[in-house]
Amino acid sequence: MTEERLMDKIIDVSLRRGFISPTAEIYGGAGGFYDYGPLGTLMRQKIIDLWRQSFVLDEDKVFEITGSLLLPEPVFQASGHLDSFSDPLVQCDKCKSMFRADELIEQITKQKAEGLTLEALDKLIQDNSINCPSCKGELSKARQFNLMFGTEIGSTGGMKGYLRPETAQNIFINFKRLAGFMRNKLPFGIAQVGHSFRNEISPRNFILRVRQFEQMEIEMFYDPEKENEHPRFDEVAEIEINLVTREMQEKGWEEPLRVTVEGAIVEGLIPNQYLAYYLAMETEMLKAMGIPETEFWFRHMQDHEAPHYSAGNFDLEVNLSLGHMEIIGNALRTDYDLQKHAKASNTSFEIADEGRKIVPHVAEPSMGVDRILYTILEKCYREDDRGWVWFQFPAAIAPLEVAVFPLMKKDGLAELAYDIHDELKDAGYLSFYDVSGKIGKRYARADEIGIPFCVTIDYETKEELTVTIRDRDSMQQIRIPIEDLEVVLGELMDGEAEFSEFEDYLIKS
RNA sequence: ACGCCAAUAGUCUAGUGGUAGGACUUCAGCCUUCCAAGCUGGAAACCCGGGUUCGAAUCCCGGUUGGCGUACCA
Repeated sequence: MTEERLMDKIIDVSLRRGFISPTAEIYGGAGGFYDYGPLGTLMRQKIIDLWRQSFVLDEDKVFEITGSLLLPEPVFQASGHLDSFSDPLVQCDKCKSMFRADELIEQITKQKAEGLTLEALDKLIQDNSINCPSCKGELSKARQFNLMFGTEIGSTGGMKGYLRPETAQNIFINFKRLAGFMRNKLPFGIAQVGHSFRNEISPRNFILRVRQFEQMEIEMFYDPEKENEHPRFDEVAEIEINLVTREMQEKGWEEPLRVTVEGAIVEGLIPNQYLAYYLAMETEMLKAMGIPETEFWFRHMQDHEAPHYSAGNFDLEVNLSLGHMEIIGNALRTDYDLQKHAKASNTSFEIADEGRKIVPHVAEPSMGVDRILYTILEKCYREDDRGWVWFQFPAAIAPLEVAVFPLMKKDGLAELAYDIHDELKDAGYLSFYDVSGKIGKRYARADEIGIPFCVTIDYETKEELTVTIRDRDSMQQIRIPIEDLEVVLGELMDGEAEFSEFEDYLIKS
């Protein structure tokens, strides 16, 4: 790699080839917001499809819902977001450092200050003559920093609302109806894909730290007394994952621990099967998306790092060019949210089972679509000696799957190629037709956006009804009858067949 | 949020107080029987606002966006 940062190269391709661009660019942009272009959108869709297939559709008792992005204030009062998302800050007039007002007071006066009003905090700062801890300068008045986007609902503005800072709350507040739909029988899971919003103080690093992001999330509700009776755990028990335990972090670690999820439970490294199940599933999913297993691990977060609702978090961290990045959070939310909402709304969230009344516990795998997409871009980015840039996307997440080219424009080849392209589209392939420029240039253009296969129509196509398929990764070509094209492409894409298995059809150059 | 630095076609860049040149890309055409490199022609830019000036893309101020550092990151 050259001096230029990998992220800059990814941004360059993203802008040029229609993956991602800043929102409201012609008006100077808006920090922390990005729009997805044609290829970015196709790719997002495929990422979501892949997740949906294995985490929702393949499961027996997981269903997906679509919740409102804007929710009324009481939801976040109950969930704790209003408090934990809204920190009182003071700033030093001299050195401009920012401090949490309540923590500063607690440190210096040793008295509890959490949850006090701004006025009370100001008074305590004044009464105790608290100055800036780093330069002794005067401190400003405390200001409320709320990471949620708030608004007024209705023309008279009688009701406060917030854009959701996580998708999960829609599921908890619908719990009673959802449980009814699931016939009040545990376990069951509710999935959701959609946007969440956080008014980050300082958005940074392209699409990695943004104010609007998309989550793919499941709340898996289970009986805490049966936390190791996951109905499908056997299917994943032997899958190996990379794990970084709390103990390893204290001692300092270099290589993650390699364990089967079953072994991790036996040794008490992961709290239960419901959480462990998802760690295994996520490992498999990321591998299918072209992210090598050596590049990510699950880190058991220390107690003080975990979110306010979590009794234990296993973050999936990936090794990116700019350092480690959390792209998936796996939280053990216990019954925290249901209890909070039950109390605040005066609703019962108990489920009767075998004579017991249970408030279910929750295991939550929560994934950032944008961060996963960026990780794929980095991990699939290739650059060869000649400076060519291309993406080695697995077919499963490639924004376009096949490109169809006539070798030449003339002699009817263009028309013939277009017909084949049209048929591939009818057959459900994401096919792209390109006629302009020399054939080599078209291959290069297709490679750059990671199209795995190119079909070329030449004179033999006319005479013998055959076409060539070019493999992006090896640049090799096979020649097969047109009538086999759809089937062969399908096998290559599903991974049922490797390109090298078609040795008999290889074109020797 | 604060500090420092930056902002020129789609992308990467050159450049000057007198409104811009290149490369790649892209488009039309020619050429071309398989891996970006031939020929002709075309399109396309000085982040926004204010100030200084006869004149500002250039100098100054403010904003926006981005990078780095610090802080923040449920």
